[in-house]
Amino acid sequence: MVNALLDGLNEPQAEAVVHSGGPLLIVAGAGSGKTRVLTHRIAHLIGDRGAHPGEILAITFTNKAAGELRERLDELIGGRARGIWALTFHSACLRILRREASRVGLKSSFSVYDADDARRLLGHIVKDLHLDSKKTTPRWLASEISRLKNELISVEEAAEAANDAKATLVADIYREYDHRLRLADAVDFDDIIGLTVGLLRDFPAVAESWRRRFRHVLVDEYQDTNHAQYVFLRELVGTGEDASELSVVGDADQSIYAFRGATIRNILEFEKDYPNAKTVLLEQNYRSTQTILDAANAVIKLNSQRGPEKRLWSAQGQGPTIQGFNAESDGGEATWVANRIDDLVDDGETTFSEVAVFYRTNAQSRAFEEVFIRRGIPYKVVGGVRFYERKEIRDLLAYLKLTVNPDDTVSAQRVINVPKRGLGDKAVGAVAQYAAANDVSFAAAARAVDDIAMTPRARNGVKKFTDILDKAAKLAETAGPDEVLEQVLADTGYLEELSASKDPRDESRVDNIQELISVAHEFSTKADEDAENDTATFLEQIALVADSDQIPEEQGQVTLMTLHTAKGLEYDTVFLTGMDDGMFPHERSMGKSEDLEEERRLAYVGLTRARQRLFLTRASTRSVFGTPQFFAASRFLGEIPGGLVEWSDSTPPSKPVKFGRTPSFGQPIAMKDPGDVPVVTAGDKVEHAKWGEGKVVETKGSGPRAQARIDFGVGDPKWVILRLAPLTKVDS
DNA sequence: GGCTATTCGCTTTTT
DNA sequence: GCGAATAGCC
Repeated sequence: MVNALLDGLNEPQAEAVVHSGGPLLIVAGAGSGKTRVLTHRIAHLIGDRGAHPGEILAITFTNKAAGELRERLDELIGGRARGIWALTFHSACLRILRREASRVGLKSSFSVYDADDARRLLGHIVKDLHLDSKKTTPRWLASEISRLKNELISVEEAAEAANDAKATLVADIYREYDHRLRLADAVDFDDIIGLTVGLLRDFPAVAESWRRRFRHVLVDEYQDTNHAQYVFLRELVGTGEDASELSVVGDADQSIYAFRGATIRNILEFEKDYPNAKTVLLEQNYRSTQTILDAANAVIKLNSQRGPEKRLWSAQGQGPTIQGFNAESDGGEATWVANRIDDLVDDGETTFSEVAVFYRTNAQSRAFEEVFIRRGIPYKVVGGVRFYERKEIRDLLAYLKLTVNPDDTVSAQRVINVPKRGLGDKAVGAVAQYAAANDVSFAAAARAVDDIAMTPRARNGVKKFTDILDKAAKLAETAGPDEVLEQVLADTGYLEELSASKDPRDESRVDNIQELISVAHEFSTKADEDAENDTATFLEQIALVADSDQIPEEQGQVTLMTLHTAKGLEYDTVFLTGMDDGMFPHERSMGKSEDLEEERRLAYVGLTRARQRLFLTRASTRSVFGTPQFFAASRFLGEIPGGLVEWSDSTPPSKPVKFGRTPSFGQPIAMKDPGDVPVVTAGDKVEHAKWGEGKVVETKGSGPRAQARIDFGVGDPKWVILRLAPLTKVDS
């Protein structure tokens, strides 16, 4: 077949595009052109194999990736791209759920609770059950319940499996939490996937009809799928004769979301799950120089959990040597980075928008921001405190949510006294109690305030609140979210309260509200042919936005973000900062080898974002929670072959840095406490005076409290306190 | 019930 | 070194 779609594709890419029949696994190394393959494959399905656009479902993780896919499809095949569902897991499942809501006990107007709503609801439960909110924090409960839901473990199964006090408590709260979610006609993030799976499983006819509809399912970043998403795909695609064609693209080496339930297993075992699967390896990298790839390959090579062997290579030549810098402090690190950026831009080597600064945690952005502001370097921080997480925005969105779903209890409790209406714990408690006693939602109870004992003043306040809600709900039937917002602002006096406030932060809050209104206005007036511009759709769109959806495009600014947010992006010049043990790898991930491997994948992701120039920086001292702490060089630095990096140092003679040998790094213990304590890390060989030679399995604690679990080959591995045990490290 | 002053605990990463 | 939560006072 002579086909323009295959022009400029390399052999495996073309193979992936035209593969037909069984399931397809595309193992796509970093920068190997996987989006190209995905879009060309879809174009091929439509153009050459006669697939109807409506039969195609393409799934990504972020809205941004989905948008990019749509855009590139539009360039490739024009208007025909319209009918394709190119969506995130969450938005695709939400669409399905909305259509079939009644089958899973929801109204089609159900609300989506985000992480903050979920935590609030759990907070209410903890309070009502008189639990200690310091010991059983909503945050912890949320992550436990999320874990259960990601594993598709039902309330009943959780209760049955609970064999200790902790698990029983979690199961009890899980039950109550789900009960209250349903009472509020709400679902959380995990439910979006989980309930869809339940729907497909419990209603074979429904599953069948969706399966008939989507004859082709394509999944991006397959290595980041969790169990629920994996089952969703299985149920949707089916297995028998009438199974749809499933193609997944991914790279086990870029799996960095285990903490939210992603399991690398799904990609590693794809061929087991789908025995007739075809696997294609994309190994040619079109993004980076060979130097950068050599560094990345050397690091990731040390992981044991990996996919099929692949070796990334580039046709772009060696390129410049990687530059490293040892700073004395985090401020010094930021200053050096600022200097390099200034130099590069002054010399015309690059522009601000082609430069990115990556770090492990959001808190690290501060040092860079301070220096960049002083230097006048334009920058944009992606992530951190997000717009939609600001208090004033969430308050207003709560009102908006209540117009769509009056049973939304979390939102009602959030704003019943915002702005102040003379309602305190007592009045709110009385309403909540009435709601619980009568098994109705909070807002329904508030409407029955005449039946609830409270002071006339409080009763008035509650009535004022419900009046505002009723009026807003009425307006929402005919008007867009912008008008509803304006009316709520007028009726509540929210802005007046802010202007009267002495808190200087409240000034920017007014600006944020303006910003929200203009977002809503833009949404309302966007004369989309889809015409779905009601408040419910607006809220849904907002609920599913992520950090990565807000990356500036060509604005002449340096981009600052965490390594997680950086996945999928590329820049000419990349600064990988905070390369210190404890920062990166993060202290909490240095104990277990699986966690350390995930950190290493994160390093791999970071390194492979750079096209031309890569900088690695670290600081011996940095301020953590406001107090200075010492750090040793990141073990990952030692894993990069010495010849690839050229180091400079703010204090050259005192601290010579040698590379290429692991033992000089990998010190999970802060340098401030040297003593004679052996410094070990998972994987090290050690000699114990009594037990003989052993291998470190994991470590915990630091300084004098540092411990290591060591496998001596007999019995279970033993925990030893490093400060006390007669232990020496053996060079391997 | 609301305001203020202190304490605490926090930082992994997020759809 | 900050923001949220709490206690203690008006």
